Amino acid sequence: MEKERLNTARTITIYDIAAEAGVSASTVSRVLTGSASVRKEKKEKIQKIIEKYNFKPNALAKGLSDTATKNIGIIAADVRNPYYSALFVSCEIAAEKAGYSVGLVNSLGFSEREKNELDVLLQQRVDAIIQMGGSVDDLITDDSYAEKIRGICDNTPVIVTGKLDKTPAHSVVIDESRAMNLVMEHLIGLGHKKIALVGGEMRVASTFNKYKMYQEILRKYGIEERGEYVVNGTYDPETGYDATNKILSLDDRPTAIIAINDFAASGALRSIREHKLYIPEDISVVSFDNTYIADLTVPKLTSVDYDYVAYGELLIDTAIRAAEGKEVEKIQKIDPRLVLRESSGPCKE
Amino acid sequence: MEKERLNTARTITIYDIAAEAGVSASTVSRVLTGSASVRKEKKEKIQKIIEKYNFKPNALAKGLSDTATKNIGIIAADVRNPYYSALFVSCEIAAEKAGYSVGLVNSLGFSEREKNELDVLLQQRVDAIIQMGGSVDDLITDDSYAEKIRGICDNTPVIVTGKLDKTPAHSVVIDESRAMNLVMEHLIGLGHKKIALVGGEMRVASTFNKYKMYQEILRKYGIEERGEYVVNGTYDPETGYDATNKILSLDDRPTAIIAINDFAASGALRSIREHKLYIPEDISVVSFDNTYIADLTVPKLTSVDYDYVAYGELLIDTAIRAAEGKEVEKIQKIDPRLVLRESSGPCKE
DNA sequence: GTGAAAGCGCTAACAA
DNA sequence: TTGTTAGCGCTTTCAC
Repeated sequence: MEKERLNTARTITIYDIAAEAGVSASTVSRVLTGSASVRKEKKEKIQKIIEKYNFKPNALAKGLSDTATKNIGIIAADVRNPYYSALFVSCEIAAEKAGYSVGLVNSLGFSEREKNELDVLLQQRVDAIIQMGGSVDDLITDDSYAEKIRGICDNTPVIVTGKLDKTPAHSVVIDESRAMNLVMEHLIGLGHKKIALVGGEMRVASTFNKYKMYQEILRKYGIEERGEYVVNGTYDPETGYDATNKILSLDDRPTAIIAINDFAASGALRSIREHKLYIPEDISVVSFDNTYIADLTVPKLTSVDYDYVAYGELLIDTAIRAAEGKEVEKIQKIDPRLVLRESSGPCKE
Repeated sequence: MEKERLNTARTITIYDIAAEAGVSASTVSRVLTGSASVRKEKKEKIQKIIEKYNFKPNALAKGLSDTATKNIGIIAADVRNPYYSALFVSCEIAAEKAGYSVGLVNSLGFSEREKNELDVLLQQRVDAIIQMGGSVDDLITDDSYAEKIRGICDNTPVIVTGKLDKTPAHSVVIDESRAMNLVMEHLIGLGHKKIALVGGEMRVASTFNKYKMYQEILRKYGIEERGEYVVNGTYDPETGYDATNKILSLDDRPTAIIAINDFAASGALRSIREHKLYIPEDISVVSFDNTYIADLTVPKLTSVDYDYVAYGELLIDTAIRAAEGKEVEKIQKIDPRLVLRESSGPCKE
């Protein structure tokens, strides 16, 4: 069956270039890849013709014959979350610098999507897969997921921003304990003792690890943990709002609230405002992720930053080195740092 | 009588499946694509083997031999902007439904990147390109860009969320005039007459069109336009903050502020708060885009929504139809609608 | 330094 | 219905 071509312009190939230059396709390929030396005059002639037609070699054919596609697949939980979009963009920039390109798919919280997307990326023969969030966030790794990843790792390296037990996947994670440590030391240094924790689910490793450190620091300073000061939920403004409402209805209110991320913090801000309390005079708020949200709320949020640029670079660097068969550490950690803004201040009590 | 083979390292191909099923590769291809009928028993046997090995055909080889890759390239200005991420995700979902997959790259405000990314997508042989923001936002189309697009359209359809003069690109745009119309009628209906406009650049078509409608509505109601009520800038919170500061320093303050987007609105909110004014009692704020930011500020923002799901679907539908050589309208418009929240109220003056 | 030829994994035209 | 045979556009031995 004749496939109807909507265009007349034939795509030009390496053979067209070769013909016009009076050389073989192999020679053109050589100047394209720089894989072998070509006599200077021929090389220049070929380059001129390539330029003239603005010829771009077909990446599909290249990937087929070559072993590498110079493509890295990224599965993000949801790029609409500024945490992921920031990370993705810095990955994109880092990859570009290294001569790679990235592709993005979103798992959107469905593990079925996630597995399916792994297959799609595999079909596209990406050189490595980076998974940001999703199943790799689980405190307890899902068995069927681990199984799937194990099968993939034989051929394609997988880098995750979390952990994947019993798999050869490489891990580049934020040091969550350190992150919480920074926050707690900051608040306690400001004189706070009644500190609440808002949002997040304990089945998520990063949240669980933060909670562990929260407890540890409380113990360190001899502060008793109060169950009613820890209100879990999800990671959105609603959770922050509802949880904070609950906490502020307590007789003995906390003087500081730690929100699991900037979204939850924005909800906390709303609740606090509605209770006619002032930030940070009456109550301090600190959160994690330091997305642009932290900079746009009133007041601006003190938040834990991860240096997204360095994070993205490390992710891509790890992916490329693994793809090229180099030695790569199994686990690498990102060091967080606290960005002070307007939402945290001395305890007045 | 199945030979158990462990294919850990080697990727399995259509030939392996064929060999094991005792048929030719073409037959396997036929059941894979459904392009021709295959005897039921053979078909089932083949499917069983495919299942067994969890075989996934190489998309590169497929794209190379086929005319279509079932891949749509998307160039976004910056996916960190929730406007683009929302649009991208709904494109992704719509594409998936139609059996296509999407790839995302960010131009990040550099027209060089933009052109380069077009080349990369072309090399990847995407079936269509959707460009969201960037050069296609320009009121006056850049010549060299138009030239480039013209060259591309011969082979690959281009869909833009803006306009591209003198090119065969298809356009799916928000009806900006209508958007501003909704906002102005809303405010005037609430009794506002002193209405300011904050943020945005006039070289951007969407901003310019909004401004034109702003003027038109003022005229319609016999309200004189005041130059000092229109403060341009960019599209970020800083601009909204600075511009609002300027406006609130005026002797005759406006009773309503229209921000060019939710980011700028968040800056306006901060400025207003610092001036100890109340929203919406003292001053109303309305913005465009209805991103999640509108829902997380205090107060929540009245903002113009574009139905991102429908927008994404229309974009993808247009791309696919164009890719398949079907007839497609040159320009299609997205109808905006106003989402009322807490930031707008009756004029008290 | 260069070309011929084989092949990457798949689809499709043509026979049978 | 099915197999054979050409490619798709590029890279890469292997000779020369």
